[in-house]
Amino acid sequence: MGRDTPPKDRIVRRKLSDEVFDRLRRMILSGELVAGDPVPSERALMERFGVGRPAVREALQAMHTMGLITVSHGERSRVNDLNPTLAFQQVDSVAKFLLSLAPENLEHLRNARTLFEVGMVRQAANSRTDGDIATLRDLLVAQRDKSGDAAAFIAADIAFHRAITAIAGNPIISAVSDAMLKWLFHYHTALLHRSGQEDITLTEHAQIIDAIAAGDSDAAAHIMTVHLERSAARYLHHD
Amino acid sequence: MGRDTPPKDRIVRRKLSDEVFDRLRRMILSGELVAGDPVPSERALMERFGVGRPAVREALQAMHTMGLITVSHGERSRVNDLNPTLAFQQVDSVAKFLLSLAPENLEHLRNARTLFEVGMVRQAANSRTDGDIATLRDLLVAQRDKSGDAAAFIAADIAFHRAITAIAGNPIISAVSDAMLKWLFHYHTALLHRSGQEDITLTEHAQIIDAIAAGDSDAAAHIMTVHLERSAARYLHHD
DNA sequence: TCATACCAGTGGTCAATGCACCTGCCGCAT
DNA sequence: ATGCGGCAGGTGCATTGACCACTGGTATGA
Repeated sequence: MGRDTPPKDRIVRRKLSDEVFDRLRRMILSGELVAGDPVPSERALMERFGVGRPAVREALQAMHTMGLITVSHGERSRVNDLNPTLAFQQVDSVAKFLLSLAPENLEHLRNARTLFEVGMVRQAANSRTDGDIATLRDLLVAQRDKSGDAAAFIAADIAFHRAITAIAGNPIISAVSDAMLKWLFHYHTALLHRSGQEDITLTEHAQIIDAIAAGDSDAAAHIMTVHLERSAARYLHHD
Repeated sequence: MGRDTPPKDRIVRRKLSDEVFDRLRRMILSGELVAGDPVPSERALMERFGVGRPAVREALQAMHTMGLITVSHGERSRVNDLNPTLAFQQVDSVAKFLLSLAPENLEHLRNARTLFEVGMVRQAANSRTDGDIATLRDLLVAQRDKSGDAAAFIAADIAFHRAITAIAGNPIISAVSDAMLKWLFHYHTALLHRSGQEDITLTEHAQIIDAIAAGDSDAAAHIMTVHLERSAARYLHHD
């Protein structure tokens, strides 16, 4: 085969919208545009950069789908406040997509979440304060009150796990954990916590709190593992 | 301040491109379009859905920035093969953006990675096979050979950590771990592994392998923690 | 037979035009 | 003076039509 040149350094014709996108990105990075600021109008940018409207539009749309700005009809687009949670929200749609397309990843996701959660509970056991423990106990009581209402019970359950994650005070970890939990529940909300399981859940939660309070990370990790593996069985009923 | 009340159930006028996007998504979900398949041309879709070309274009662009399809000038767009790694690549730009904008998140990211890695090494200690151990030892030897070449040494280092992560056989966890490592190194490649540190690194790696081989998850976790915290000091030199 | 030139198809870009939506100003009625 | 309603301007959304740039295959010529 007479391949002439394996073009390694071929010149790539940069799309105009990419260039515009870069400019906008730099405007945010440099502080010219701060969170909450209105982005110049499409027509203004078009004139400023000397490009057509489509180029500007596509750049703005790209920033939008990346979650960097919010665009709403009739008013100027605004720069979003970038935080880890928002960054992971961006993966959200593609993650759901992936799970729908390749359901075997659901089990992997569940394992990943378990790994995360167990790691978190270990850290929580090492760094918890009296205030953290009090918060967890309050949440446990709140969840107990919701025993009758499945939806509220699950919400309280999530709140409990989030509280544990929050003890580490690491927004990135919290964001990852939240995102995973969200994807998991997106597929199985209706199946969790059948009647009769609530008591077990509450008991395990109580044990987890005790272990954290005692600073016993190994015990906390063990109980958490059991807790999550038990509820894992519920997920599998779906198939 | 006249804080406006956000209307809860307001009617949202659905953008045409969103509708088109949904249709395309469904086409992939339903199997009408499989990975590698060419997407119908913009003009064809425009006719098929009875909308203008910009609507189709924006939908395709959105799928592109989400990493669902690849578009290249002059030829038909193609559906990408969706996998966890690709999904996280999508966050990539946003993540770097976030780290540039809020450098305090770098420490959080490092902590998150440590949490992950420690969890992984625990799991590796529990589920490792003889083959896994052999692979790790091979990688250690390979890394030792690269002691002189900083870049190659780091590459071997990464390969070593990836191999540990891979023992769990969970593509999602591997993807997350890879992504985190990538972001970390994006900011600090040049700083790692000054002369004199290589021996320590290699020793620690060897200890980690031993702990994994022995199935001692606690020891493995401990060494890994020490290992990562030690290299953490290197990151801080940056500021 | 092989290489070149061409061509049809496709994405990229622009311009012009009108519509839909939001905001804020202005005037009218209270 | 105050409050409300409507109007107008700015903005993003969408269409149409045209042209350019790039790719891949085909037809043509050496």
